[in-house]
Amino acid sequence: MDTQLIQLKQDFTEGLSQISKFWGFPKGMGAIFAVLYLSPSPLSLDELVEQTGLTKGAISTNVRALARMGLVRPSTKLGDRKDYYEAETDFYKSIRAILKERQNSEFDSAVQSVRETLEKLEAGVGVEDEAERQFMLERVRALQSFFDALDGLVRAIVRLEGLGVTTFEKVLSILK
Amino acid sequence: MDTQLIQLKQDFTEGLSQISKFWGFPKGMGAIFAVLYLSPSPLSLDELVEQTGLTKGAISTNVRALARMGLVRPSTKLGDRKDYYEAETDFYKSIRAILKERQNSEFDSAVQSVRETLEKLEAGVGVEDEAERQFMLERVRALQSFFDALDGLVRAIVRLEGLGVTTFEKVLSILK
DNA sequence: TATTTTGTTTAGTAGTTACTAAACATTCTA
DNA sequence: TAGAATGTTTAGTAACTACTAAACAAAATA
Repeated sequence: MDTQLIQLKQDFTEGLSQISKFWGFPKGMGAIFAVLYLSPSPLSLDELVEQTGLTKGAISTNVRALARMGLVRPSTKLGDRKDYYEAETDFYKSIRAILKERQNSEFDSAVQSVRETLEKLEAGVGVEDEAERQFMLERVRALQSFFDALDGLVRAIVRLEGLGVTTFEKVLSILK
Repeated sequence: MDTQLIQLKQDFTEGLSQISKFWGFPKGMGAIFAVLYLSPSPLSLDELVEQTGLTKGAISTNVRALARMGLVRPSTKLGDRKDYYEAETDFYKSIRAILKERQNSEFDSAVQSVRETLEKLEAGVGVEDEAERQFMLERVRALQSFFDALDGLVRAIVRLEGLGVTTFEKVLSILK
């Protein structure tokens, strides 16, 4: 195959690996997605091993994670029991899937702990030092409503079926 | 001091630490912010050491990072050469600052590498295999325009002076 | 100028994480 | 049913990261 294209693919893959890492995902995930994204046809696990240089195990776990996030779709060939995968090309769709996936993660349980703090303060914990309690109450309340706003935004996005360029542009227009 | 409130502060701090970690920041950063956020007055480095249990070095580096991100403001007391810090309470302001900070980070340089791939493809690298080149060109172009859209969104947010609840609600209303 | 106060930088470390290699499980085929 | 083909799970490892402890720098005070 064209050696220049091979080189280009490698650079591209390297780039996506970095981006993946930046967003807190394994580097290998980005690499797998990159290879699939540049492939005209679905690839099998073995082909991914070959093209990414990762081992079967790594591919197996990462490709499943990608599928869970909606960045990759499993597919099959008739009369072939191999699993094949292809890249999702609708990124707006993927964003929704990723947000959905992340919604029920450690993040939410951490936010939950802030809510608990708030509830205890409201229930009157710390009445010994009323001034301090009032101050904390106010602050934690503010943080909580910020989280609520974010949560509302995420929920709204996830709920959309047609998050696409047009929605995007509408939002942009609001931000002037 | 009220032992209940102390306990509450610790829980709250623990929660923010988790959230910090989740977003790819050091746990200690979240802890420092939490302590400052619940303090009615600015705190010195030593006071932060005491209240977070971290060492001077850790506080020093993390608090500066927080300041760079706009989540914490340095302040001074007259006739006192200690550095004091207080939490920013306008989170919308902080979001802008964080996005700004991240704009010139490894993320952008990674995205840049995708742009380079695109440019090379457009310049005709890989003409030996024209079909393959066309396919890659199309895909990389699509990814690039997705990144551009995201970038536009971030820039728009950063440019806003008054990103606040109202803007937020306007956006939400669009998402129906 | 020596000493104290404050903050930064650096060398080393403990904990985490994504990976590899290999054992294992499952399904198909000879 | 034995063996091959495929994918998953697991035990161990190498690389990374955030931290500590301590050396260092700078500035104020004695």
